[in-house]
Amino acid sequence: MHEVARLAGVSHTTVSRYLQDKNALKPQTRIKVEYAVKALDYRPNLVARSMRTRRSNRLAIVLATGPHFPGRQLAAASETAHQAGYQLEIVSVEGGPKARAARIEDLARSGQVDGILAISSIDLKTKSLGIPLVQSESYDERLHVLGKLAGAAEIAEIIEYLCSLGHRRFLHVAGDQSFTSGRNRKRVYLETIERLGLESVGVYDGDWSGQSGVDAITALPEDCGVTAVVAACDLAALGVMRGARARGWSVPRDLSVFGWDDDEYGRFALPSLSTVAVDRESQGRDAIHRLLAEIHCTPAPEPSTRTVNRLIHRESTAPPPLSADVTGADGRSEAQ
Amino acid sequence: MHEVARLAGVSHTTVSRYLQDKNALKPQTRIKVEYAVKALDYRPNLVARSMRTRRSNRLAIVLATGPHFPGRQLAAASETAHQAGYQLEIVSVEGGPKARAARIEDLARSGQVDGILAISSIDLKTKSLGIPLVQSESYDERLHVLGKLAGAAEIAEIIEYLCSLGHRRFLHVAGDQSFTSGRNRKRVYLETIERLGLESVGVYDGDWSGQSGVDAITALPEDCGVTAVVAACDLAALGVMRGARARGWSVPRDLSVFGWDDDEYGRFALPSLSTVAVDRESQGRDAIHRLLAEIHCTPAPEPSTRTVNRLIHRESTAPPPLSADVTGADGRSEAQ
DNA sequence: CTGAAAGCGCTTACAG
DNA sequence: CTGAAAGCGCTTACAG
Repeated sequence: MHEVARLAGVSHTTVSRYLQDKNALKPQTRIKVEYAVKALDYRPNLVARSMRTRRSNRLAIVLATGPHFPGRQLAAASETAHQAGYQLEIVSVEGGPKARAARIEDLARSGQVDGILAISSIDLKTKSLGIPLVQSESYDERLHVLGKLAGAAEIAEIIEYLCSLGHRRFLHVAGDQSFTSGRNRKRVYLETIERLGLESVGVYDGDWSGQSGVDAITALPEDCGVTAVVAACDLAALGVMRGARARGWSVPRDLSVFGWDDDEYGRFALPSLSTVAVDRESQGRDAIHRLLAEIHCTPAPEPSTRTVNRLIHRESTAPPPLSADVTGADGRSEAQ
Repeated sequence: MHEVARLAGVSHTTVSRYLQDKNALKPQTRIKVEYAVKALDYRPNLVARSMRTRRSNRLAIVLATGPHFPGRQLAAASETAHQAGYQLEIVSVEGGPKARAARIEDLARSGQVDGILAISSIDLKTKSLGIPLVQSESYDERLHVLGKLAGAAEIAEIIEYLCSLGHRRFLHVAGDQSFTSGRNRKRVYLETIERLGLESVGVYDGDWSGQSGVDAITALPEDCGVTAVVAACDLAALGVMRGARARGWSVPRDLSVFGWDDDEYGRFALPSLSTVAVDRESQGRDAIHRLLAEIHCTPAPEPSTRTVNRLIHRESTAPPPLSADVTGADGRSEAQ
C-alpha cells in the first residue's frame, strides 16, 4: 500500500480511503490512485484489514466429514453469501457433535469469521460465542414446535397417494435416527399410518444406506402382505428394489417403492424411482439468509424451503396387485 | 491476552511464549499462566497472529460450484491438512476457469492462506502468486507426459477384460471433454481399441450425465452389432442400461456395460454395475501432500493414486450373445 | 527465564 | 478533501 501511495504521490491514508469509497476523493486524486493501484496490481491484505475492522466478511459453515457432501446446498449457500459481500468457508470436521462444537468455539474466537452455520448436529455447552451461530438442526426442531415439522407434508402426501392407489400395508425404511430429518420422517410416517387407519408392518431402522433397504426387505416374513415401502432416501429405496428382486417380487407390480431426495440416478434406475424433490438450493439460501439476519440484527426472514419440496411420480409406484386387496397376506405367492 | 497476563501476574510477552512453547517457561510461571488461560478460556486471535507471523496455517482448495462435490477427496484432504497442522478452506467459485483464476489471485494476495490447491481447471495469466499453487489438472497432464496417463491402465484393463469375454465391437460414452479425465479416458479407449485390433462403432461425446448414456444408445443403428459399452462414469453407464432396456436389449445378456467411479448406487442397480473403484481418499491426500511439499520446499512426494484404482466386476458384464460371434451385426434381432 | 519495545498492514477518528 | 497519528492483538528480536 505504501508503494501505491508513493506512486500516486499521496498518503497511504488516501489510498485506504480510495479502497473504501472511490467517491470520497477529489476526482484528480482518485485518478492518480486508480492508476497506481492498477499499475501495481495492488490488492489489500485482508488479514490486516480484518484485524483493524474486527470484521472479516467471512462466514463458516461447519459440517461432518463423510462421503455425502451436501454439494447443492453448499453451492447455493456460497452464492448467497457472495451476493451479500461475504466469502463462505466450508469447514468439514472429523468426529462427532463434540468435535464440531469445539471447532465452532475456536472459530468464533479466532476472529476469522463473522458468523457460523452448523448444518450437522453439535454438542455445544457455551452459550455465547461472541458471534452469531445458526443451527440447521435446531431450525428443524423449531419448525416442529411450530407445528410445521420439516418434511411432514411430503411423507403424509406419499402415504395418502399410495393409499389412494389402494395400498393398505406399509413398511418404512427409516434413516439414521441421530439425524433430525431421519427422526422426523419416521415420526410422520407413524402418525400418518395411524391417522388414516392403515397398517404398518413396522419400521426398519436404517442408516440411509442402500444395504439398509436390502436388509429391510430381506427381514420381511414371506406372508407380511406389504405392498408399499416408504424409504427415507433414494439410496435405501434402491436397496429395497434390489431386495425385492432377490425375493422374486417385482417392482412396481408386487411392491411400490417411494424414495426421497430426487438423486440423479433415480431417474435412470430400473424402474425409475418415485421420490421427493428437495429444494436444496433453497435450503442453502435460507440458512445463509438467517445467519446474515442475525449478523445484521434484522428480523429473521421467512424460510422458503417448506413450500418447495414436491413429489415426483415415476415407475416404481403403481396400484397394489389385485390379490392384495382380496387375500391380504399371500397375494404374491405366485411371483415366487 | 492482557487479561490473562494480568491474572497470571506476568507480561503478555510471557503469555505469548507460553502459547508457542509451554516448556520455554519456568515451571512455576507456566503453572500460573496455564491456570489463567484455563480460567479465562482464552483463545488467541488468529487474525492478529497471522498478521504478525505472515502465516495463516490455512490452505484453500478452489473448485467449481455444482452438484457434484467431490466429497470424499475433500474429506481426506481436510484430514491430511489437519494432521499437518493446517486448516483447509473449501472455496467453491461460480463461473468458469477465468473466475476461478481471479479468485485464486485474490486469495493469494489476501494473506489468508499459505497455499492453494486448484482441483478444477483454471485460466491463470499471472505466473507468480507469492504462495504455492498446486493444480490437479496440470498434474494429470504431467503424468501423461511421463507416460503414466491417469486412468490409462484401467480403461485398457476394462477393454482387455471384455475382449477376453469375447466382445469385439465397442462403444464409448465419453465424459465432458473439457475435463482432463474425460479426454484421457476417451484417448485411451481409442488407443486400446486400435492396439488390440478391435472395432469401435464410435465415441458418443457425453457430459457425465445419465441422459448422455440414454442418448448414446438411442442414437445407435439397430444393426450396429455393439456388445459392450465403456462409459466414462457410472451415471452415464446407468443411462446406457436404461437406454438398452428401452430398445429391448437386455443387460448383460445382449449388452455388457462398464462404468467408472464405484458410486454407491451402482452396487444396488439392477443389474449391479461393473465399475472402477477410484481411491478418492488417496487423491485428496496426495494433492495436499504435494501442496505441503511446495510450502515447505521439500521434494514432491510420490503419488499413490495411480496404483490403487481397481476394476470391480458385477452383474452388468458377461460374455456377448453367442450369435454376436457368428453373425456379427444382427445377432440380437430376436431380442426385439 | 522474563519484560519492554517495535512492528505486521490496515482503518479511522482527529486536525487542518 | 487530505494527512499524521493511534491502535487492532499478536510475535519476536533485543536487553537484562
